[in-house]
Formats: sequence, C-alpha cells, structure tokens
Amino acid sequence: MMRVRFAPSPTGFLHVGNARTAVLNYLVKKKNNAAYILRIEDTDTQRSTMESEQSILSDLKWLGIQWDEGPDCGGKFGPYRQSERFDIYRQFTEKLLITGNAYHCYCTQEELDAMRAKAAEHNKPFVYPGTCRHLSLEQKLAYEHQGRKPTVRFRVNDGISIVVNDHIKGKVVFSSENIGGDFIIVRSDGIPVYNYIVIIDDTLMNITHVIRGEDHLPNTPKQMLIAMALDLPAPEYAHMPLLLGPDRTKLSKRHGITSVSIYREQGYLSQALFNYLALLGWTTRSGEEIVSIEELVEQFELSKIGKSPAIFDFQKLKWMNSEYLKNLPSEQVYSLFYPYLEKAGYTTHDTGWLNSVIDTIRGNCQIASDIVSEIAIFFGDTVEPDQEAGELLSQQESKAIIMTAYELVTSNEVNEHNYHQLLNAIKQKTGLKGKMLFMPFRAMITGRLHGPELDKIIPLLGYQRFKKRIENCYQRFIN
RNA sequence: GUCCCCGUCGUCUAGGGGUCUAGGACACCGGGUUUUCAUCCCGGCAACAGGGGUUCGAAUCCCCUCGGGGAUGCCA
Repeated sequence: MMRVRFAPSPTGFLHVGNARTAVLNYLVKKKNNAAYILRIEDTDTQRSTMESEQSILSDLKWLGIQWDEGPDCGGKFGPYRQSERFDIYRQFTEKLLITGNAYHCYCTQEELDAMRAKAAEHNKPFVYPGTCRHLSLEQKLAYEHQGRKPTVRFRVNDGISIVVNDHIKGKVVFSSENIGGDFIIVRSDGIPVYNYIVIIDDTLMNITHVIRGEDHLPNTPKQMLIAMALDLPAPEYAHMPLLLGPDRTKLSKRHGITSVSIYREQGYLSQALFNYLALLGWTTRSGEEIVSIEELVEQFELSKIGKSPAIFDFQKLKWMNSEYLKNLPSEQVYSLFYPYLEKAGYTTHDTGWLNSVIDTIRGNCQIASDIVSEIAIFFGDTVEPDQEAGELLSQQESKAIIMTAYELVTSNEVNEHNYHQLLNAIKQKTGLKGKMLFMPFRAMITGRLHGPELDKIIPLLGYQRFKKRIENCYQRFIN
C-alpha cells in the first residue's frame, strides 16, 4: 500500500509553499488510494508551539485535506509528534554509536564558527575535519571536565556515491565527500536534528513516497546514508520545484501574503486556493484552469510536474477566486459575507434588504472581504466622494445635473413615489445622456465612479437617503 | 567558493525532432454590447537565454557559456 506524508514544523502559520506540498501529497493520496500521514516535526523546541500546530491543522482541514494518521487522530505508527518519539531515536543513536557509524563530538559552537569563517575566507567549502573522530577516553574525560556537552556526529566516509532516483528530477547523483563531512545528528542538549530523524520516521511510518520541496534535495543523501547505516529501506522521493516570489527568490513574507490563514481571513475560498496551488507546476490535458478537486485527482500524475520553479502569482489567485465566487449559490455567498459586514459595522435587521444588496454587488467582489468597501455606498445618509468622484463633480459639466437634481427633489416634483424616475427627468431637462449623464449622477449618489447598476442601487437606497445625498452634494459642490 | 537543481510570452504553462509563421490562461492594451459601473464578446501585445554541435530538419537530443534558484546550521 502506498503511503505519503506531510510533515510541517509548527513554528508559524501554514505557508502557501508548504500548503502546496500538502495539496500535491493529497492529490497523490486520492489518485492512488494511499494513506496520508501527518507528522509534526517539532524538534526545534525554541520555535515550535502548540498554537502553530493547531493553526496548521486547522488550515489544512479548511483546505479540504484529510489525513488518515496524525497527532489528532492517532494511527498504528504513532506517536506523530517527533517530540514524543525521542525514546525511539535514542535507540537508533545507541546503535549508530556502537557500530561506529557515529561518535561524540566535543567541538564547541565557537570552534566550529571559527573553522567555517576560515573556510569562507579561503573560499573553500566547509568540511568538518573529523576532529573528534578518534578521541581517547582521557580526552573525552578532559572535555567533560571542562563542562563540554557533546553532540553526536554521523560518520561520512569518502568515496560513496549516493543516487536519488527522483520521481520529478530524475536521477540525481551525490558524492559523500561533497556533503560537508561528518554531520551532527544529536545536539548537545540531546535533541536529535531533522536530517537524522526524518529518515527514521519515514521508514518507521512505512512511508513509501516522500513528496516535498526541492530545498530538501541536497539533504537527501545525508538521509540515505543514515538509512544505509541503520539498514533501513529508504522511501522513494519526489522533489517539487520551489515556489518563488516575483523577485525569483524563495517565496517569503516580504513578497506579500504567504500564510494560508490570512487568505482564509481575507475571504478566499478554499477550493480556489486548492485549485490554484494544485495547478502550479502542471496543467490538465485540456488546459482548463478552473478544475474541481475530483477532476484534479483524476488527471494528476507526479511525473507531469514540471522541473522549474514557479512564481506565485497573487493576481491570478485572485482571479481564480473570483471565478469560484461567481459560481457560489446565493445562500453561501450571504453566509460568507455576513461576518465581514458585521466586523465592519454594516449591520441591519432587514435581512431581505441586505441580501438584495449583496446580490447586486457580489459580482464586484473578487474576495469576500471586498464586500466591505463595495457595500459602503448603501450605508449612511451622506457619502464622502472619493478622489475621482470629487474631481468629476467639481467639473462644470456636472453642475447642471446636480442643480437639476436638487431642484427637482426640493420642489417635491420628485418624491418618494417617483424618485427612481429622477434620472430620466434630468435627462429631459438637461439633454444630457450616456456617460455624461450617468457618471456625475453616480458620483452624486454613491460618491464613486464605479459600482453596480444605478437602476439597482436607487431602489435599494430608499428615498430619504437618496434625497439627502443629493442635498449634500448640492451644498458641497454648488454652494 | 563548493555541491545540487532549473532555464518557452511579464507570470502560470502546452509542446518531447518535421503538423510551431510556437497554443492556452492571468495581467496589460484596443474595440464592441450595456443610455452608467462591472460582466460578457472580439482583437492585439508578448517567449524558445546565448553559442556550438548531431541531423535533410532542432524549442525539442548532446556539449559549453551565461543566467536564476536551493543547499552548504547544535533550523526544518
């Protein structure tokens, strides 16, 4: 049986790059009926938090990703938090120490930093020289007396070539002399490091396919070396190209929003994000872009994923979201929008009216939070014109419209029974039509140059507000 | 520096020796429908990194150069 995994570290919010890894793994699971294992890699005790873990789990669920085994639901291969598996790792460390594949290293941080600095100075790659490889008992005791706490290093012998037959990258060959020498597998505080335990967990959890970001490719030979020393079978690998920002460096916060939770807060639809993330790196046969999860699963193949990195296009994601929003049934749109409106203070007891308003402006929203600025024109007796509306209303051509509207409204010639005819009345009186008529009128009533159809706005506004806005506009731009 | 990965429109990509005067989508620009906004429709702009091979023929295969990215942590 095929088993895949997603293994985030709970050191912050779920990043879209990681979310893509989670999504791709999910596609593989669905396509091949595989088991999906969620493992929490929380060995960085300084930065790992339970809050992060919870928010990551919550974001994954929101995205529609369901796992079969994980810290919240258990499974046959648990525990699923690395921090709860230290006893397991200790046994393997013992074994490596006994077989001579690992040894205690008493070099201090400072000593190592100095060696690194020196290597950099000479433009040489840093390779741990194996200083502590053959320490005598006396030397060890002397170090212990100094209060040094040893790390455990994995012994890397020269002349070994490690081949990764990657499902995406193809055959990648590394030489053992190029991986920096003996590397640390257990820190001086006794906590094992990622590169060491990741392979133990992958094999112990029977993971058959490790699908992860390309940044892990250079780590893979280290992991495979450990597997060899421990006589564990290595899983198959697929390294996906990275997600980049517009400047072509690894996508990070400074490029914009990178947390799934923020997309969620801003009112992106999970299906849209899933769809976008899933299609970064490959396409469907037809080239169709708006694709259901079922169809994505149906058409997905690991080998179809491209080898080159992809730049995360915030704009295209937004477009995709708007497509999903358009196709959402009204009831779902209402319940999607309500929380944003409440938070912004746009509340009313007249749900019917509110829903009608939403119906008329939902098309102008690309993401749910857009509703807040779109709905503003329906609230308040007066409106503050934005810059372009203000400029238009200040122009000479607009004055006739404002004055005519004002006169008709104040003379009661136009009243609550016929006010939606005002536009036509102005047209007759001024002879203006088209843009020349509509735009100043729109600006006067809504304070903006963009928005839904005027014919729909006016009845929803009601006569009182309508009138007040005209009066206000008159005072503002004519008086 | 060293190791590894990658290189088709601005972006995501299709293409895997002839069907490529390189296709689609986002973005952008123009036009049309709508007496207004948006939608929608139509059109346009725009790419095989460069140089050598191999071949009758190369975006496609090989080599080099250049460019970009990642790794090089007692982070993951």
